[in-house]
Amino acid sequence: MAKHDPDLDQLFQALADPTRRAVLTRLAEGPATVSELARPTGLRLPTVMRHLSVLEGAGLIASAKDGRVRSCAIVPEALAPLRSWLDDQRALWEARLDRLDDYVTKLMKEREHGPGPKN
Amino acid sequence: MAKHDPDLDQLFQALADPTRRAVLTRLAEGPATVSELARPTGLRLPTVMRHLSVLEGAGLIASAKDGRVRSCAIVPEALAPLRSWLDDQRALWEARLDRLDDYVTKLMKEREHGPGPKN
DNA sequence: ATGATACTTAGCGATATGGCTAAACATGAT
DNA sequence: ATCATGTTTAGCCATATCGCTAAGTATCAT
Repeated sequence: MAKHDPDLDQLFQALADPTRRAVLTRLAEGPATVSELARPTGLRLPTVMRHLSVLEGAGLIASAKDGRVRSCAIVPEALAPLRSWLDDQRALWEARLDRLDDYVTKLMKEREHGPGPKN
Repeated sequence: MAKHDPDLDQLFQALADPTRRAVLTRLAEGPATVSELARPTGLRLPTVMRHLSVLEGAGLIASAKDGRVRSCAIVPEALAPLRSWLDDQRALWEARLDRLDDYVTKLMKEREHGPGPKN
Protein backbone atom coordinates (compact mmCIF):
# COMPACT_ATOMS: atom_id res chain seq x y z
CA MET A 1 0.00 0.00 0.00
CA ALA A 2 1.00 3.59 0.44
CA LYS A 3 2.37 3.89 -3.05
CA HIS A 4 4.94 6.49 -2.42
CA ASP A 5 4.64 9.12 -5.10
CA PRO A 6 7.65 11.34 -4.54
CA ASP A 7 6.45 13.62 -7.29
CA LEU A 8 3.24 14.53 -5.51
CA ASP A 9 4.99 14.59 -2.17
CA GLN A 10 7.42 17.17 -3.39
CA LEU A 11 4.79 19.23 -5.14
CA PHE A 12 2.48 19.44 -2.16
CA GLN A 13 5.36 19.98 0.20
CA ALA A 14 6.74 22.79 -1.94
CA LEU A 15 3.36 24.49 -2.09
CA ALA A 16 2.74 24.20 1.63
CA ASP A 17 4.87 27.25 2.30
CA PRO A 18 3.37 30.73 1.83
CA THR A 19 6.68 32.26 0.84
CA ARG A 20 7.08 29.72 -1.90
CA ARG A 21 3.55 30.26 -3.16
CA ALA A 22 4.22 33.99 -3.19
CA VAL A 23 7.35 33.42 -5.23
CA LEU A 24 5.38 31.40 -7.74
CA THR A 25 2.74 34.08 -8.00
CA ARG A 26 5.42 36.66 -8.53
CA LEU A 27 7.03 34.53 -11.20
CA ALA A 28 3.74 34.26 -13.01
CA GLU A 29 4.32 37.89 -13.99
CA GLY A 30 7.57 36.96 -15.61
CA PRO A 31 11.08 35.73 -14.86
CA ALA A 32 13.04 37.31 -12.05
CA THR A 33 16.44 37.12 -10.45
CA VAL A 34 17.10 35.70 -7.02
CA SER A 35 17.47 39.15 -5.50
CA GLU A 36 14.30 40.41 -7.09
CA LEU A 37 12.46 37.43 -5.66
CA ALA A 38 14.03 37.92 -2.26
CA ARG A 39 13.26 41.61 -1.84
CA PRO A 40 9.50 41.47 -1.25
CA THR A 41 9.77 38.52 1.10
CA GLY A 42 11.78 40.36 3.71
CA LEU A 43 13.89 37.24 4.06
CA ARG A 44 17.64 36.91 3.71
CA LEU A 45 19.14 35.68 0.49
CA PRO A 46 20.28 32.27 1.67
CA THR A 47 16.83 31.61 3.02
CA VAL A 48 15.24 32.51 -0.28
CA MET A 49 17.80 30.40 -2.10
CA ARG A 50 16.63 27.47 -0.07
CA HIS A 51 13.03 28.10 -1.02
CA LEU A 52 14.01 28.38 -4.65
CA SER A 53 15.83 25.10 -4.61
CA VAL A 54 12.82 23.43 -3.06
CA LEU A 55 10.68 24.86 -5.84
CA GLU A 56 13.17 23.77 -8.44
CA GLY A 57 13.45 20.34 -6.87
CA ALA A 58 9.70 19.98 -7.19
CA GLY A 59 9.97 20.97 -10.84
CA LEU A 60 7.89 24.09 -10.32
CA ILE A 61 10.53 26.52 -11.50
CA ALA A 62 13.62 26.43 -13.67
CA SER A 63 16.61 28.66 -13.35
CA ALA A 64 19.75 29.49 -15.23
CA LYS A 65 22.73 31.61 -14.46
CA ASP A 66 23.72 34.37 -16.79
CA GLY A 67 26.90 36.00 -15.66
CA ARG A 68 26.57 36.45 -11.93
CA VAL A 69 22.82 36.66 -12.08
CA ARG A 70 20.51 33.71 -11.81
CA SER A 71 17.13 34.13 -13.30
CA CYS A 72 14.17 31.99 -12.42
CA ALA A 73 11.05 31.20 -14.35
CA ILE A 74 7.97 29.17 -13.86
CA VAL A 75 7.61 25.71 -15.43
CA PRO A 76 4.04 25.94 -16.65
CA GLU A 77 3.28 22.26 -16.94
CA ALA A 78 4.51 21.51 -13.43
CA LEU A 79 1.10 21.78 -11.86
CA ALA A 80 -0.35 19.10 -14.08
CA PRO A 81 0.20 16.11 -11.75
CA LEU A 82 -1.39 18.06 -8.97
CA ARG A 83 -4.34 18.95 -11.11
CA SER A 84 -4.88 15.39 -12.15
CA TRP A 85 -4.62 14.14 -8.59
CA LEU A 86 -7.26 16.65 -7.64
CA ASP A 87 -9.47 15.61 -10.53
CA ASP A 88 -9.11 11.95 -9.62
CA GLN A 89 -10.02 12.64 -6.03
CA ARG A 90 -12.96 14.74 -6.98
CA ALA A 91 -14.21 11.95 -9.17
CA LEU A 92 -13.90 9.45 -6.34
CA TRP A 93 -15.38 11.76 -3.78
CA GLU A 94 -18.32 12.68 -5.91
CA ALA A 95 -19.06 9.08 -6.67
CA ARG A 96 -19.93 8.68 -3.02
CA LEU A 97 -21.19 12.13 -2.42
CA ASP A 98 -24.77 11.19 -1.74
CA ARG A 99 -23.90 8.61 0.83
CA LEU A 100 -21.24 10.81 2.43
CA ASP A 101 -23.63 13.69 2.64
CA ASP A 102 -26.06 11.64 4.62
CA TYR A 103 -23.33 10.29 6.79
CA VAL A 104 -21.81 13.64 7.64
CA THR A 105 -25.22 15.00 8.42
CA LYS A 106 -25.74 12.11 10.77
CA LEU A 107 -22.37 12.76 12.40
CA MET A 108 -23.23 16.38 12.96
CA LYS A 109 -26.51 15.47 14.56
CA GLU A 110 -24.82 13.00 16.85
CA ARG A 111 -22.27 15.60 17.76
CA GLU A 112 -25.00 18.02 18.79
CA HIS A 113 -26.36 15.57 21.36
CA GLY A 114 -23.56 13.66 22.93
CA PRO A 115 -20.67 15.78 24.08
CA GLY A 116 -17.88 14.12 22.16
CA PRO A 117 -14.71 12.94 23.80
CA LYS A 118 -13.20 15.38 26.24
CA ASN A 119 -11.17 17.18 23.60
CA MET B 1 3.81 40.59 1.46
CA ALA B 2 3.41 36.86 1.83
CA LYS B 3 -0.16 36.94 3.01
CA HIS B 4 -0.13 33.94 5.18
CA ASP B 5 -3.04 31.77 4.25
CA PRO B 6 -3.16 29.14 6.98
CA ASP B 7 -5.97 27.40 5.19
CA LEU B 8 -3.88 26.63 2.11
CA ASP B 9 -0.82 25.97 4.23
CA GLN B 10 -2.63 23.30 6.16
CA LEU B 11 -4.23 21.79 3.09
CA PHE B 12 -1.01 21.46 1.14
CA GLN B 13 0.86 20.32 4.20
CA ALA B 14 -1.73 17.66 4.95
CA LEU B 15 -1.62 16.37 1.39
CA ALA B 16 2.16 16.26 1.26
CA ASP B 17 2.21 12.92 3.04
CA PRO B 18 1.56 9.72 1.08
CA THR B 19 -0.02 7.97 4.04
CA ARG B 20 -2.49 10.79 4.44
CA ARG B 21 -3.32 10.80 0.75
CA ALA B 22 -3.83 7.05 0.93
CA VAL B 23 -6.21 7.52 3.84
CA LEU B 24 -8.20 10.05 1.85
CA THR B 25 -8.39 7.74 -1.12
CA ARG B 26 -9.56 4.96 1.15
CA LEU B 27 -12.18 7.21 2.68
CA ALA B 28 -13.48 8.08 -0.75
CA GLU B 29 -14.90 4.56 -0.77
CA GLY B 30 -16.85 5.30 2.36
CA PRO B 31 -16.44 6.05 6.05
CA ALA B 32 -14.12 3.94 8.15
CA THR B 33 -12.97 3.58 11.71
CA VAL B 34 -9.53 4.48 12.97
CA SER B 35 -8.47 0.84 13.10
CA GLU B 36 -9.76 0.14 9.64
CA LEU B 37 -7.79 3.07 8.35
CA ALA B 38 -4.69 2.01 10.21
CA ARG B 39 -4.59 -1.59 9.06
CA PRO B 40 -3.52 -1.14 5.43
CA THR B 41 -0.90 1.44 6.32
CA GLY B 42 1.21 -0.92 8.37
CA LEU B 43 1.64 1.86 10.90
CA ARG B 44 0.82 1.84 14.59
CA LEU B 45 -2.40 3.28 15.83
CA PRO B 46 -0.99 6.37 17.53
CA THR B 47 0.86 7.22 14.36
CA VAL B 48 -2.28 6.93 12.30
CA MET B 49 -4.16 8.95 14.89
CA ARG B 50 -1.75 11.75 14.35
CA HIS B 51 -2.23 11.61 10.59
CA LEU B 52 -5.97 11.68 11.10
CA SER B 53 -5.80 14.72 13.30
CA VAL B 54 -3.69 16.50 10.72
CA LEU B 55 -6.30 15.67 8.11
CA GLU B 56 -9.08 16.80 10.41
CA GLY B 57 -7.19 19.97 11.29
CA ALA B 58 -6.97 20.77 7.60
CA GLY B 59 -10.70 20.21 7.30
CA LEU B 60 -10.27 17.30 4.94
CA ILE B 61 -12.06 14.77 7.09
CA ALA B 62 -14.62 14.81 9.87
CA SER B 63 -14.93 12.25 12.60
CA ALA B 64 -17.23 11.35 15.43
CA LYS B 65 -17.11 8.83 18.15
CA ASP B 66 -19.82 6.25 18.48
CA GLY B 67 -19.32 4.13 21.53
CA ARG B 68 -15.66 3.31 21.63
CA VAL B 69 -15.33 3.51 17.89
CA ARG B 70 -14.44 6.67 16.01
CA SER B 71 -15.51 6.81 12.46
CA CYS B 72 -14.05 9.11 9.91
CA ALA B 73 -15.43 10.48 6.69
CA ILE B 74 -14.30 12.74 3.97
CA VAL B 75 -15.41 16.37 3.85
CA PRO B 76 -16.15 16.70 0.15
CA GLU B 77 -15.94 20.48 -0.16
CA ALA B 78 -12.57 20.61 1.56
CA LEU B 79 -10.61 20.51 -1.65
CA ALA B 80 -12.31 23.60 -3.01
CA PRO B 81 -9.76 26.19 -1.83
CA LEU B 82 -7.03 24.10 -3.31
CA ARG B 83 -8.85 23.79 -6.57
CA SER B 84 -9.41 27.49 -6.80
CA TRP B 85 -5.81 28.27 -5.96
CA LEU B 86 -4.80 25.95 -8.77
CA ASP B 87 -7.23 27.59 -11.15
CA ASP B 88 -5.96 31.04 -10.22
CA GLN B 89 -2.40 30.03 -10.79
CA ARG B 90 -3.18 28.41 -14.06
CA ALA B 91 -4.88 31.59 -15.19
CA LEU B 92 -1.88 33.67 -14.21
CA TRP B 93 0.59 31.28 -15.73
CA GLU B 94 -1.28 31.09 -18.95
CA ALA B 95 -1.64 34.84 -19.18
CA ARG B 96 2.09 35.02 -18.77
CA LEU B 97 2.64 32.50 -21.52
CA ASP B 98 0.46 34.52 -23.85
CA ARG B 99 2.45 37.65 -23.14
CA LEU B 100 5.67 35.74 -23.64
CA ASP B 101 4.33 34.49 -26.91
CA ASP B 102 3.55 38.02 -28.02
CA TYR B 103 6.94 39.15 -26.86
CA VAL B 104 8.78 36.53 -28.81
CA THR B 105 6.68 37.23 -31.85
CA LYS B 106 7.49 40.91 -31.53
CA LEU B 107 11.19 40.12 -31.21
CA MET B 108 11.06 38.07 -34.37
CA LYS B 109 9.40 40.84 -36.29
CA GLU B 110 11.86 43.45 -35.06
CA ARG B 111 14.72 41.20 -35.90
CA GLU B 112 13.60 41.11 -39.50
CA HIS B 113 14.18 44.86 -39.72
CA GLY B 114 16.90 46.03 -37.38
CA PRO B 115 19.12 44.55 -34.65
CA GLY B 116 17.00 43.64 -31.66
CA PRO B 117 17.47 44.86 -28.07
CA LYS B 118 20.84 44.22 -26.45
CA ASN B 119 19.96 41.06 -24.54
C1' DA C 1 44.09 44.70 -9.45
C1' DT C 2 40.61 46.39 -6.49
C1' DG C 3 36.30 46.64 -5.24
C1' DA C 4 31.41 46.10 -5.72
C1' DT C 5 27.68 42.97 -6.86
C1' DA C 6 25.12 38.65 -6.85
C1' DC C 7 24.92 34.56 -5.55
C1' DT C 8 26.44 30.37 -2.96
C1' DT C 9 28.02 27.30 0.75
C1' DA C 10 28.56 25.99 5.51
C1' DG C 11 26.77 25.63 9.64
C1' DC C 12 23.91 26.96 13.74
C1' DG C 13 19.45 27.00 16.60
C1' DA C 14 14.60 26.48 17.22
C1' DT C 15 10.73 24.08 16.01
C1' DA C 16 7.98 20.67 13.40
C1' DT C 17 7.21 16.04 11.62
C1' DG C 18 6.77 11.14 11.56
C1' DG C 19 7.70 7.03 13.54
C1' DC C 20 7.70 4.27 17.93
C1' DT C 21 6.42 2.17 22.91
C1' DA C 22 4.05 2.16 27.13
C1' DA C 23 0.43 3.30 29.66
C1' DA C 24 -4.21 5.34 30.32
C1' DC C 25 -9.18 5.72 29.27
C1' DA C 26 -13.72 4.36 27.84
C1' DT C 27 -17.09 1.14 26.42
C1' DG C 28 -19.09 -3.43 25.49
C1' DA C 29 -19.40 -8.19 26.70
C1' DT C 30 -19.34 -11.82 30.31
C1' DA D 1 -16.42 -6.78 38.68
C1' DT D 2 -13.50 -8.23 35.11
C1' DC D 3 -11.71 -8.37 30.85
C1' DA D 4 -11.22 -7.48 25.96
C1' DT D 5 -11.50 -3.93 22.48
C1' DG D 6 -10.71 0.51 20.38
C1' DT D 7 -8.97 4.63 20.98
C1' DT D 8 -6.22 8.20 23.17
C1' DT D 9 -2.35 10.47 25.74
C1' DA D 10 2.38 11.03 27.00
C1' DG D 11 6.78 10.99 25.84
C1' DC D 12 11.02 9.52 23.25
C1' DC D 13 14.09 9.57 19.05
C1' DA D 14 15.62 10.74 14.47
C1' DT D 15 15.24 13.65 10.83
C1' DA D 16 13.53 17.65 8.28
C1' DT D 17 12.35 22.52 7.88
C1' DC D 18 12.98 27.41 8.22
C1' DG D 19 15.11 31.16 9.76
C1' DC D 20 19.73 33.27 10.57
C1' DT D 21 25.03 34.82 10.15
C1' DA D 22 29.51 34.47 8.32
C1' DA D 23 32.40 33.48 4.93
C1' DG D 24 33.24 31.88 0.15
C1' DT D 25 33.06 32.21 -5.11
C1' DA D 26 32.28 34.30 -9.47
C1' DT D 27 31.57 38.21 -12.43
C1' DC D 28 31.43 43.03 -13.73
C1' DA D 29 33.18 47.78 -13.47
C1' DT D 30 36.96 50.93 -12.80
